[in-house]
Amino acid sequence: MPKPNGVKPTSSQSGPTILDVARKARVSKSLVSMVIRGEDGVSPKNREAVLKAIEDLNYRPNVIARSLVERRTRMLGVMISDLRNPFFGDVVSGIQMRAEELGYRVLFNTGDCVPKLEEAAIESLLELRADGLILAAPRVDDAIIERACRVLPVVVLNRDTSATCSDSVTNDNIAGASLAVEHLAGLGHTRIAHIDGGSGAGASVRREGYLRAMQRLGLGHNTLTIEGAFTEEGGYRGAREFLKSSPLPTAIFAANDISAIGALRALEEAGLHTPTDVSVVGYDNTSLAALHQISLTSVHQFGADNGRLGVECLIERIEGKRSTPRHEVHAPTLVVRSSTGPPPRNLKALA
Amino acid sequence: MPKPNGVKPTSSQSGPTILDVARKARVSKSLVSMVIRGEDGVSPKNREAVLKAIEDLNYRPNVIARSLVERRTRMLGVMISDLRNPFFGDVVSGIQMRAEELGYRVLFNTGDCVPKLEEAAIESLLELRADGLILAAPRVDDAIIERACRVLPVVVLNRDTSATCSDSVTNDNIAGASLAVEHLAGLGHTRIAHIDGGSGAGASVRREGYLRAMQRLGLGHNTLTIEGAFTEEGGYRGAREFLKSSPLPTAIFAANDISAIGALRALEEAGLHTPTDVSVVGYDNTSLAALHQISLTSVHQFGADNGRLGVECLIERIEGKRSTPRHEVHAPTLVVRSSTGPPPRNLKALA
DNA sequence: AGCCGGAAATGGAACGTTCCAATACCCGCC
DNA sequence: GGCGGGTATTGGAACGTTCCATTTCCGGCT
Repeated sequence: MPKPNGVKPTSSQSGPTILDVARKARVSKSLVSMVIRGEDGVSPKNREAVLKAIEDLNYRPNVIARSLVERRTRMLGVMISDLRNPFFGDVVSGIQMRAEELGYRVLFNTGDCVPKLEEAAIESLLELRADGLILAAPRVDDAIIERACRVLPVVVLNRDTSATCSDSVTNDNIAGASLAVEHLAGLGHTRIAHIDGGSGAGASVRREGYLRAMQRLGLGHNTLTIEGAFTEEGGYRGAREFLKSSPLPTAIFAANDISAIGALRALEEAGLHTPTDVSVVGYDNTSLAALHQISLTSVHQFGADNGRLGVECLIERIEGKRSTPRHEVHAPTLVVRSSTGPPPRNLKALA
Repeated sequence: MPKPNGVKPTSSQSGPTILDVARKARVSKSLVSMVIRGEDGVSPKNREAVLKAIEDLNYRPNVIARSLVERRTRMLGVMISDLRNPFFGDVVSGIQMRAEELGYRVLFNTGDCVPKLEEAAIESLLELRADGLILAAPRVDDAIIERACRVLPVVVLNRDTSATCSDSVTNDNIAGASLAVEHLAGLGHTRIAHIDGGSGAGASVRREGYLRAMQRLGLGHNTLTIEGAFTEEGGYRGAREFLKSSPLPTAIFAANDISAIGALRALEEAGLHTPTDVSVVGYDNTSLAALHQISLTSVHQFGADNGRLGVECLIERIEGKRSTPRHEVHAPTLVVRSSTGPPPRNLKALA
């Protein structure tokens, strides 16, 4: 097969390029580029012709090539630790909306809560040359975050990190834990246990908040912290552990909603009723907590707002409007539902 | 400021390049490229040197540049219609794992269930030049899917589409609906209503399956279809509507788990008990259905498996191993829990 | 008619890779 | 000691854009 003489084989495989458009519209590639980017200084006649050619050829700009020369991608990389937790649905929603408004595209990723996989997910986003990184409750080591910071702007959501290089948006976990404990204490509970989030993001701060609140309320001698996880299973196991203690605390503050639900299951299996026998408080106020059948009292944090704010922080950095870290802390609120009530009388007497 | 004479300013802004590595290791860029891609035919000495240089410089290959020349990205674009529905958590999980195994990276996107936004999300993935596209229960028009097919391989998950150009992986919604109806009929129900998924993906087929099963069981005269949606709210509104009918059907087959939960809420508000007064069946068998407090009988479809299979289909196409469409249909199963039971006696007598 | 200035249009270099054809190197053998 | 043949290495072109410096165009003014 003799090769065509000199004529560029007008890219057959992957769509038409800017050159095909230029040829068709009988102008230079530069002019096509100007039209695409909406620059002015193009004569109406030519603009028209280019637009028509683009339409006719079904041309789609190649962002890959564009990114290469612009040395930016206009992409925000987002690593979500847990896609099964509906809380992150809110967060993602907020991120997406705000990014869209500000002219960036968003790409998600997950490591399914496994630190090694999360690390790989982050690495993947770095290789793609995202302009900035949002980490939603990452399980990875601070060192990984620091390393990423050296390459691009990073915002950490919903996790307290000692990494000083990144921005962060969190809710005030100390205050949130206080809300939970104070609510329970206000109902008359004195023995309040905490099933924590194990090594999950934010777990240690909520634990700390719990301990401090108990102390402050003069219940320091009654603290009981049980290891759990931010999963249904974690809450279930934690509650099973809880059931072994004696005298049995009359209330549980769980690390988050999902684990609270796990705890509820364990309690029910043991024949205990909520809130008559044991009160339970969750955290996140996800759609799950609101479900009528569950109706879980929960600490509300503003997922979508966190997402939006995270995007704003990131873009400030990307566009060089700021270079010092920004740490936003939002105040959570308490939503009371029917999983909490006064402690049982007999047990109270027993105490 | 006089510009340095001829010496390349060793890229200061965005990280080191392959050239920096080559310079440092005192070899050619081609050789560095070979090492990076793990080709053999490189002397141990040089491989060593290159590896060290990469390490020292903290070099990270630029996939943007690589993609440009390779004319492929090794990326699968995934558009998820609803990140709040835990069912898709499973799907994503399956996609991610299989893609990883096969050497592709995965990028997610969502349009938050809004057709226009989903369209934009898909467009975004196309512009990024993903090698293939997975659409999970997309809400967009078939025409959009057809258009995408002309550019790259597409797999549609969990939605019946008339687009013939794409592959698809679905569960057999007809069979699933049958399972639900037969289960209820087997318990003695004769008046079984269906709260459907409105215009959502797969809704019409499940409706069809419901109607056919009712017919087949000789209950054709008792069908009642109510418009709903694949959301908690949709199920709630549907059930409110349902409550107006008389005589009241004794069972509801809801379009999916979330809407079933909404329906449960409406029923409970109306003072009806499940399953004593009304039995309810959901679809998807999400983690929600399994929650002890909800314990919803549900049609199980294999989300993670669907995801995995979708990836396989896609990659077959990408790698040119197949060019005819493949349509996989999985048989769903029924998971019986405590939201279903025999119909109430008195109502039965009334019928 | 020639000149000038601004607007419009253009060609070439660059972005950081991969790929390929061409070259350099090395070793043993006649 | 030159030659053959394989292995190792290399430079240049290409990928599809943007950006910039230059060139072309055109109308009005002297």
